Amino acid sequence: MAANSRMTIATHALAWMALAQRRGQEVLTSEQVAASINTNPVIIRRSLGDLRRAGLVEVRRGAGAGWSLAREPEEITLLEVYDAVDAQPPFGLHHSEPNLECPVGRGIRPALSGVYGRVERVMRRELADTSIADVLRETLVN
Amino acid sequence: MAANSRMTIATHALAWMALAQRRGQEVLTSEQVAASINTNPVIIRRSLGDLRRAGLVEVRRGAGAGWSLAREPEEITLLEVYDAVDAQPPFGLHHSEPNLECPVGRGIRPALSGVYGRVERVMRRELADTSIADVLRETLVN
DNA sequence: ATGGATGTAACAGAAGCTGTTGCAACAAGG
DNA sequence: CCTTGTTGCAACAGCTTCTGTTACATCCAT
Repeated sequence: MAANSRMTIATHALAWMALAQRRGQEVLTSEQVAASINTNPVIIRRSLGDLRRAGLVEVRRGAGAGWSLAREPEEITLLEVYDAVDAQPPFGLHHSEPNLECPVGRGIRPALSGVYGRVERVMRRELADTSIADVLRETLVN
Repeated sequence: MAANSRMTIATHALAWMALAQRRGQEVLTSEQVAASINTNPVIIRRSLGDLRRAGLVEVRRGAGAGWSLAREPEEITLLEVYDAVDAQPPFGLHHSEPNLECPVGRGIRPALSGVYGRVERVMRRELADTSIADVLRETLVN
């Protein structure tokens, strides 16, 4: 499955960084983050690179370098993560243009864009309601 | 892009069948449906096959065969179409199991499942609020 | 029987994602 | 200045999914 796990990877990384920060370790290397997620450090650097471009994390290069949160975990929402990782939208329109001779073929794309837009909007609202701090709290319950 | 257009294909087919029905043509062949969507009839047979298994359309085989709506367009919601085409959920969990030695690795999956479940729920509610008749009306406005 | 339609398998091509290797760029600390 | 540890990034392989196509068996109204 090509199931998009980028949202999961990024959120996991942020939650783990938030916990480390709370324990006094402000800076983590991509290798340390990768160890928790159980994947390759390059995957993490790609993911954290997205988050850096979105202003959610900061990076220090050179020896003794690593990653840290750019904001408090309470103030990073999953919507920002969603936008940062640039996940594919749940629905796509036609690959090839429909038949414009047909009244349905002519009007279906704006009609569907409207529906898909409403779906995207409620999704985003829900994501905006959850912060990394929320995820971390829920994670540590178990 | 592997953007899932299956939802779009199925909804387009149903809207077109609803318009044809209103015009007095109850039965359409996969070729006639394909002509509006501008794709291959086999794609349509696959899509309509999904909808048939979900009870949204009916098929007659043999000569002079074809497809017709199993219910009024007002009573087919996009949520039913969504379930029928079995689209992939917007987010997936980790491909490989996270590190269970880490407190975040241990608890992150149920925590994320909760969030993703809430997102899915609001998406479904929105899709349930739109019928094929709504889509057709919106389509013919233009 | 025949002809027109569906059902479905098999395959090709394109695209995306994860994972891996390799190496340049960079900066802290001696 | 040099060493060392780390990020940035390109390139590639393997896997999966999706669309599109061909081919053919199956079905059934006439």
